[in-house]
Amino acid sequence: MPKATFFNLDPEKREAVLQAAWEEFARHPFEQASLSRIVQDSRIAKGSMYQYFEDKLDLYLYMVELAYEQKRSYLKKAFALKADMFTILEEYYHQSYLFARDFPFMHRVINNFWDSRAPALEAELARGKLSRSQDFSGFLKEARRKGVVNPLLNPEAIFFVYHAVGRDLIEYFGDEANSRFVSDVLDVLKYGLQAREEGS
Amino acid sequence: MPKATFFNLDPEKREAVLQAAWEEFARHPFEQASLSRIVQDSRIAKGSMYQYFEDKLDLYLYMVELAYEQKRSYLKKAFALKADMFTILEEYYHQSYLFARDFPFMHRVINNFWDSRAPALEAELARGKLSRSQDFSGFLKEARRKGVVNPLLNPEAIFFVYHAVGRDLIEYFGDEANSRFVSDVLDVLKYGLQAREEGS
DNA sequence: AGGTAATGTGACCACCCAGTCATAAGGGGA
DNA sequence: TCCCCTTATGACTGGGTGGTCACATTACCT
Repeated sequence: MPKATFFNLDPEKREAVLQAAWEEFARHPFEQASLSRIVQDSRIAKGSMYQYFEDKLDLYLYMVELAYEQKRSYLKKAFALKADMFTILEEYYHQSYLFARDFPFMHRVINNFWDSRAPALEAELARGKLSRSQDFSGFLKEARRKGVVNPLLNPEAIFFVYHAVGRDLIEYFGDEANSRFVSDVLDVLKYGLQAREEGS
Repeated sequence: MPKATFFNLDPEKREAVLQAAWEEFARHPFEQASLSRIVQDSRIAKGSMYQYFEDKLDLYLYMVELAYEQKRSYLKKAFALKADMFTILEEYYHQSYLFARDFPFMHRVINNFWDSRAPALEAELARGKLSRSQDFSGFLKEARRKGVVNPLLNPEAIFFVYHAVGRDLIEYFGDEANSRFVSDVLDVLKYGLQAREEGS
């Protein structure tokens, strides 16, 4: 958490710090990101930074939190939908796409965060992963109960697949992915690969 | 490529260097790996390292190459199979699992390599990705021709899904994954999620 | 204007890094 | 023993890092 001083700051200055930090943490994972560079880019004295934040980690976690706050405001539109699992998932990734399009820096910061291996972040990452897996589990259980999902499949394997695909889908937004492609990918998961007599 | 001196080395010494390098590159991505640590751990003078290798990158790429050589000797067993696509894929991931079990350090080095973002590795990574995508493309086209794979699905989306899932499957070997789990995951891809009247 | 508390500052510290180089040591062959 | 070539060595260079601190500056209240 930033110190009170940071919030008392002249908004223009605060924005400059944030902007420099977005660029740095978007370009580099936590360990390789450089406070010195952020300080240089935002034309602020090194010492000032330590008036605003405890240390590099404090700043970083704050940025991640800001980014997630913004992203959640997109994602909630998907969860608000009263529809079947596949539709909700499609909207979920669609909203992720819109977020990445509108806030590319935040998007990259979040991606870097998820595949960070810094020991300082281990605890934070584990918490996030667990929470996500539980969310999806509840979601999936509901869908199975309703008979929307093939009950013969191992739920953990389903989560694994969605996690992996969702991760890459989000990682490569802006590259090859677009809305149409997201649908196609989800179709692969929905219908499966194996050819069938009666198409659906 | 190592310099000739490296191959003239007393095998015990050479092994010590390699062992220290495996541990370092397994624990840290290229940029964060420290030559100084490797040199310390292998009880060799800093200068000696530069008698054996051009620089840090030279050593690193050599290690990745060694690891891949070993891994290929496992994977080729899958490609030698005369069976349908799903069976071959299952064997492919099974062999990946065995490799990770037998050579955990190499396995982690390869994983770190794939999600490295170091500019020095960009070219090498792009080459590898392209080659893999072409391999899979040919593979998939063949399967479609034989009617094993649902022709309504977007081939690029199929590749995307397999790439993502395969990547994570390999990344987490040793954690949650085992042979049974690999099958379950592949079943999810094969049969798809959506419930059907007649099970298969 | 005076005084006090909050902020700003950049030189500086200790540490780590990849890579270099002058010098020393070793290993045949003559 | 001498020579020469290959190999070993670790102090050193130049540069980067996160973080500190004594001091300067500003802002606000009386």
